[in-house]
Amino acid sequence: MSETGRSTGIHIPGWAERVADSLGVGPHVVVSGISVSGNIHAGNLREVLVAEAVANALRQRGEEVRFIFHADTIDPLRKIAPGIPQSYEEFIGHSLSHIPDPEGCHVSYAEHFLVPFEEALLEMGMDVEVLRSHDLYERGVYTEVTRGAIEHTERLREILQEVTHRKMPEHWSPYLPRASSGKLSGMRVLEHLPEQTSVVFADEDGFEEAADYSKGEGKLGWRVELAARWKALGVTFEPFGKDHTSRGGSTDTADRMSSEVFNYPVPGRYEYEWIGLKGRGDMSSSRGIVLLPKDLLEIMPPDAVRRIILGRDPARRFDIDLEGGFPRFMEEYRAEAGEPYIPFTHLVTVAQTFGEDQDAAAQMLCRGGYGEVARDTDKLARDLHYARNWAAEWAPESMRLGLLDQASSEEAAAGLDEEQRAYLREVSGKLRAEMDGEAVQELLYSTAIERGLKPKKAFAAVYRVLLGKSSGPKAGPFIAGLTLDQARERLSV
RNA sequence: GGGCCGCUAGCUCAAUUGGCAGAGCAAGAGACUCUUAAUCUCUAGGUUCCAGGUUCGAGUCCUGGGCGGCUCACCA
Repeated sequence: MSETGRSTGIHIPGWAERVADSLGVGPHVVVSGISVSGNIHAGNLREVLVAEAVANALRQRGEEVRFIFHADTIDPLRKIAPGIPQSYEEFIGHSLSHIPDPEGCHVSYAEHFLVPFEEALLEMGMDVEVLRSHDLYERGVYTEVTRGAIEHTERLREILQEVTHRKMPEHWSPYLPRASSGKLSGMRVLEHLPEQTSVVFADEDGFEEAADYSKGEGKLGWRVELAARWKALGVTFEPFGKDHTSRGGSTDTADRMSSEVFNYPVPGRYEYEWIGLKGRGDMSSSRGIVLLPKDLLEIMPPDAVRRIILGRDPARRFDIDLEGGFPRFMEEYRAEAGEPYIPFTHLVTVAQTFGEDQDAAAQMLCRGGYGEVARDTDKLARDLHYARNWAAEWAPESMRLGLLDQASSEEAAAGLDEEQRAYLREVSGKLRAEMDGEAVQELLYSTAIERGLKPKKAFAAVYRVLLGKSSGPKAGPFIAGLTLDQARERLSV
């Protein structure tokens, strides 16, 4: 198999191949456009990944493909998102690219939310061009389509009214000039001066101002802009969330504007469904349920992110399970790669037992029979990192481990019966530093049998004083991983 | 009302271009002198929502219907 892409072994899902097949010959421009009015979450990532998969399918077919992530940075702020200071009300109607970062760490509100997402795309090795709409306007990329739109104001208005069955205001204009106050909305366009690429308009107080649309001093209204963008960038494919594609929705109007006004063929389309987050509900910025791409990259490699976000079919809704079902997902992902791997649940135990001490973790893995896999230290470091983060953030209580401190351990010991305490004391006395996991396991088991103590009860005692729980990871290797002092202190009850 | 999606084993879901309906978990039986979301072996489990149609052959394609989920005028 020879791959055309830069990364080897790109897997093209069947749905992406079918979409690509329907697109005809290139060159192709694949676009994913997303608002930066708030956190760009894993649901938004689904759109980008749909576009990426189609772009890859086209590339594999030998097409020339430009893959664009279009950030709507010039869009006006519409409402105060949770976590944003109330004082930002004064910026409602202003471009996101012209509003200060609420946390002061980036050059604008737009960048504050865009940059982390952009970094995640980079980390995923995505071959994508990130464009900012305010920059496109300023560079004049939209000058021609803006002129065309203003010239066809009446036709555009008719389309909007026909499709949405809504009456557009008397002085409606496809172009929203920015007033000196910074506001985009509420202006009345009075005159178009095509040779100066500008419009004269009345601002909110009735004063006359002018805006040069070749310099980003305003923008097209959303529905018009969508169609205009197709033309300006030569878009041949764009995925849409289902909220855009219903009757009377933005794609309905844009389709007609594109073919009837801009004289541009409607790009190919794929309608994708939303993803939920199991255990936490649907993703929603306003309810504070936000899963960021970076959160995913903390617990799994980029290709696993692609797999979990796209699902089997992006046209289908499903809930991401990062809790109880996640280990299974990781196993399937690893198994599919065809390489030997360490079961994720085991990694989780090892990672929690040894923290940052990778050598100790590697030793434990060797004893467990995973020496071969553990030899690749870079890969192991990443895997342990993923497992540790997952355990801390998502793992069910039953899989979380933490060695009790001495005081809590004594407290736990007080709850055991005399039989169990005597057992622990005996084990403690027989523990030796040189014992490996198997030897400790044998010691734990045989001591229990000799004393006539049921293994289940014996092991429960061990877990109680070590972890404060009645069960845990395989006890022998776990204890062997501790220092002799740590183990003895807690077993001497 | 419009649109999209779904309906397959108790549950979660698979099933290339139409070609003997499968897997994981759960359940039942057995094994292991040893805790784990244990492991291993075996077993059982089905009118693929319904009714028609096309076909040698339909979970898959066509028509009609039912039920459920989501979405709908700037929230992916």
